[in-house]
Amino acid sequence: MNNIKIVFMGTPVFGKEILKCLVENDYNVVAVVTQPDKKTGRKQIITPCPVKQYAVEMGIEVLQPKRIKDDFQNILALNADLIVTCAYGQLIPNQLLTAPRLGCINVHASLLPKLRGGAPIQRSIINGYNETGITIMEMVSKMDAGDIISQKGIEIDINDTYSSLHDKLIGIATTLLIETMPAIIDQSYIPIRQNEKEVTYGFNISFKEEHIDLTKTYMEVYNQIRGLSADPCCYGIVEAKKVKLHTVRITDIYYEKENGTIVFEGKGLGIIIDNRLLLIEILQCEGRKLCSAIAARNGVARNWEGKVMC
RNA sequence: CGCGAGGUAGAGCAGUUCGGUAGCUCGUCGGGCUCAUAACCCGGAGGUCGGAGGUUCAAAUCCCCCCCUCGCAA
Repeated sequence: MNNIKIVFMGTPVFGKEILKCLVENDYNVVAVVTQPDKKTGRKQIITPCPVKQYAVEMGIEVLQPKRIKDDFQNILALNADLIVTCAYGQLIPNQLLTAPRLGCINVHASLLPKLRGGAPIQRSIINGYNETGITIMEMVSKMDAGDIISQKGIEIDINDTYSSLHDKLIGIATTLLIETMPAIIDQSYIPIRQNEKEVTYGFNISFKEEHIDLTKTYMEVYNQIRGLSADPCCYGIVEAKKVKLHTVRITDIYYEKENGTIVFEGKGLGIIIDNRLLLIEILQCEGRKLCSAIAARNGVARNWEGKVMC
């Protein structure tokens, strides 16, 4: 095992995969810093995040400061040589950033300086990009603004969803991290400054953005839906009930109908945007399970023809 | 005890208000029509109505307890 002491900071599945990658490649992760356990689910069951679950499984020490801004002394005390972060969820104070001998690096899921912020994967699809990627960078006190250490791009397929792209990017990120780690350890990489003129942001998705926006163009709506699938999912309202659009497909079929009109197409369902048919494949109605459009047609959606989603 | 919806055939649902033969669409199987079909026609199979208890001559339906699923909120 490598002797440098690494502290990993992260929270969701993406972070967990990065942590796992370090551990499985024999890096010495001495502790993990993650968000406090939160009440989640219907019964408010307190659930540890994926990073913590994995760390516990591996027997790695876990620290969960509520506000790292005020509560970082015990992290400092670990005397790490390197801090690796990925989707941690809190801004890290300067005292921590400057402490490790080899610095603090971050794994970010975009081609910086594009899409700084908390939801770069979703935003890359919602914005209609045809490529994105992974950036490994030095951390500074400003969010995602540090110098670039390494970067690797990937094409976004027209059928990619948030989920599929997320999984692909994990593969890219772990590969890139392992390639880059040696240069970080012997400090042999050449940092590249981000071009401030090209900075864009990919902030977290707000609740409002999960509602289908029928004022947008056909492709923009399609990008909104796939950029939010499979979680949290884009939704529309039909008969005063929330309907999540889980999987949809673009077509070249045209109808002259009001935006949001639901049509029966084949054995399934479609929705008209800009007079063009967007085929619905998988959806979920409020209080019900995920089901195919064909199944919904037989039951809950049997009277939906001509109804307008809003 | 955060709020709400739901559990009925392989799938999606109706029926529950007001108790009285278990229904619909799809799928499946068999047959027919057709050059052909994912289309159409005819026929069949497939359910201890989430579980336990109670009321009743009679419970999917009413009463009580439990289990599970999902939406919201965090």
